Amino acid sequence: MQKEAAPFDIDAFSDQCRNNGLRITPQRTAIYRELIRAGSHPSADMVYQQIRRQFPHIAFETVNRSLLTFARSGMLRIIESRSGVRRFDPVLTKHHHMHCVQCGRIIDFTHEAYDDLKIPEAILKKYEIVDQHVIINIICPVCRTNQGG
Amino acid sequence: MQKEAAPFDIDAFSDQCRNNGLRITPQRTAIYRELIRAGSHPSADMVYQQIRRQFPHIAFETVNRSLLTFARSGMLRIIESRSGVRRFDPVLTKHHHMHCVQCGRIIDFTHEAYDDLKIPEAILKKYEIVDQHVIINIICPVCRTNQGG
DNA sequence: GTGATTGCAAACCTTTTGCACGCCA
DNA sequence: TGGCGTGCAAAAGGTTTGCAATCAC
Repeated sequence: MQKEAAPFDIDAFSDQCRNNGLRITPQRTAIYRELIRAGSHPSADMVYQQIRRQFPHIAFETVNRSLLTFARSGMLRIIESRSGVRRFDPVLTKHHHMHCVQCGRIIDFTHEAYDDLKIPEAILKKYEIVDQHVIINIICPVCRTNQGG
Repeated sequence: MQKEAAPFDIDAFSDQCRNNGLRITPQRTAIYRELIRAGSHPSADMVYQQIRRQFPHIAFETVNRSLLTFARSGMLRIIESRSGVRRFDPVLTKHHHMHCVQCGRIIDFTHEAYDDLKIPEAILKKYEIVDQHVIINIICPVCRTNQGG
């Protein structure tokens, strides 16, 4: 049920870099390895703090830039705030969200079939549930038009 | 399907404030009204930019502080980054997330029943779908222990 | 060799904090 | 009147950018 972090695969990493036209540097290798090792969706700073233990002269900017580069190449995903700002939602009744991956727009929707999804037993046993909802990543009509899709 | 923003209800707002021991000020009223009006999960800055048109001497800090106060009282929810930092996820295979609402930890899990939830027709017609996943908000065992739950 | 990448410094943007004044209850 | 809430100023926290030196290819 709960995922184990996949081991770091240097060959797969190298291939991904090559496929995306990215140079393979010791820094990038260390950054990606640490991201895999952490297995906890770290922030750029968390990755940086770990790496500098073995790589004391690495710069934070390198870590941050590399992570963004990986994201742009589809080698990882950004979760929790693509833009880095908090957003506020006054709707307290049960609903779900669409996120436009281009412009960041967040659109509410209701759908009863999503409201009471059965939560896996293994999770119920181990965690205290607060609530649950569905996120659908989309490209909204405005963005689709703008990019001539 | 898609939700219309509920109209601003001054009485309901006043009640909520009183129930939470919050004073009702013109600023707070304007902030909450704008949040409802926007209907698009604005950031603190977006709310501020709108309000200052009619309320030119309001301070950004007031807007931000009020929104956080409302959130603490359960009058609204924070979405997209509770902490304001980006997090990176190297797992590209289908999975879902648990978010601990106390410490911000994000835990992966897989659950086939969640992988291909049927997306509502109305959404399929109107939006280009990128992908979709389930978020379960939890209190993790560490936090539950720490608060003597 | 050449252009991408790094590290430094500084800028930038958003959010938070300290404090005195003012206003709501 | 008492104390919460506001606005100002400044700090803090996180991210981004410009540039020269360096390194991967």
